[in-house]
Amino acid sequence: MSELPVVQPPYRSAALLDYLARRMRLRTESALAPLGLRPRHLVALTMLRDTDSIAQQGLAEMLQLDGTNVVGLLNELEAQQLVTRRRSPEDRRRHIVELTQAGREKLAQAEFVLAAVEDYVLADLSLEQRGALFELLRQATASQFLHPTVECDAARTDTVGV
Amino acid sequence: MSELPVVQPPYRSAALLDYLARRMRLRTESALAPLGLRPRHLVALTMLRDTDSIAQQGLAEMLQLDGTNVVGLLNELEAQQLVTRRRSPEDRRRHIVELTQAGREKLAQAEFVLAAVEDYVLADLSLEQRGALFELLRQATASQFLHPTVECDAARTDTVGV
DNA sequence: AAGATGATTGGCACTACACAAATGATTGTT
DNA sequence: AACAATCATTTGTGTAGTGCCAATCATCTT
Repeated sequence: MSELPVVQPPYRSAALLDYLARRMRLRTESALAPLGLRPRHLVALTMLRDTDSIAQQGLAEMLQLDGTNVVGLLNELEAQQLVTRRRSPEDRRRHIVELTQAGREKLAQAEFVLAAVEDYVLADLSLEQRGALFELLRQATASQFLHPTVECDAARTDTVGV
Repeated sequence: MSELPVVQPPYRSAALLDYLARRMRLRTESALAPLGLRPRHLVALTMLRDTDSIAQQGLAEMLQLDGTNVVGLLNELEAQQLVTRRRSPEDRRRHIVELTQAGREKLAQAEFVLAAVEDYVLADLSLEQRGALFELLRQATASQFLHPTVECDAARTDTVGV
């Protein structure tokens, strides 16, 4: 199973991913607005659910977002009591970010609402296919949750020193 | 095989899609810059390759983009001779947009360059899985190519005739 | 002829960002 | 203890991507 015959025709997912994500985001925005959330909030909450607790910096790397913007994002989430920031016991400069119970519930609520959106945007996929897509997305992003710092060549060489 | 045990837990792809697309877009931007392209251009070119010819308005709907912005986007592409605008014979108000040969080549070139980016962003997926992902994305977006006018609520029934 | 439609241009507004600089709290080092 | 580095925060600046509105010209429909 390691023959890999190379399937290199028009085989690039980048544009399609961009396209589909945009379609999804457009619908998602309006569906989420009543909950006081925007897509970025949903992403952050999702990340936070999948990582028990994480330093604010780690979150920034995971989200590939500038540190200062993470502050603003968390301010918004904290204002709604969806996350908490507490000082790290080991290094009191750090803030450990965690999902609150309310945050968990809000996220579940948001996901419930999004079912309709996904049904619409992914209408051309069967249930099984949507499951497969979800699984692929989950797997493709899983390692970013665990060690977001894995940078490489094409990477920009900031924040390299740990 | 039609039992469908319903897997409805945290089963929403929207956030992951958003997240992965962002990761991809960040890398894509710098990889595409040397070619004088930005992600939006790539999406448009990809759409155009998959639709032999399309009215400018259809393109706007396909891209879910405001009409005036499509104009600007096409201006940029046309300035690089990647697409052509020609008057529709049936309705000379309309512009038919088509990929040029140069456009086709540029797109192929872009996709070649993007291989490295996808290898990086999708590093956690096997080749087979990337193929599966591509196929799912393609299928999920296919109908938008053919009849972008399919709106759920307000369905406008123009541009149907070829 | 009159009104609707497609493309175009220009302008205004807003969001999502990145980036830089300054501050306060804290840590680690010398 | 003094100093440098680090984390979070705030504020300010700049840019890209878009939506939306108004005006214009060409063209189609009635």
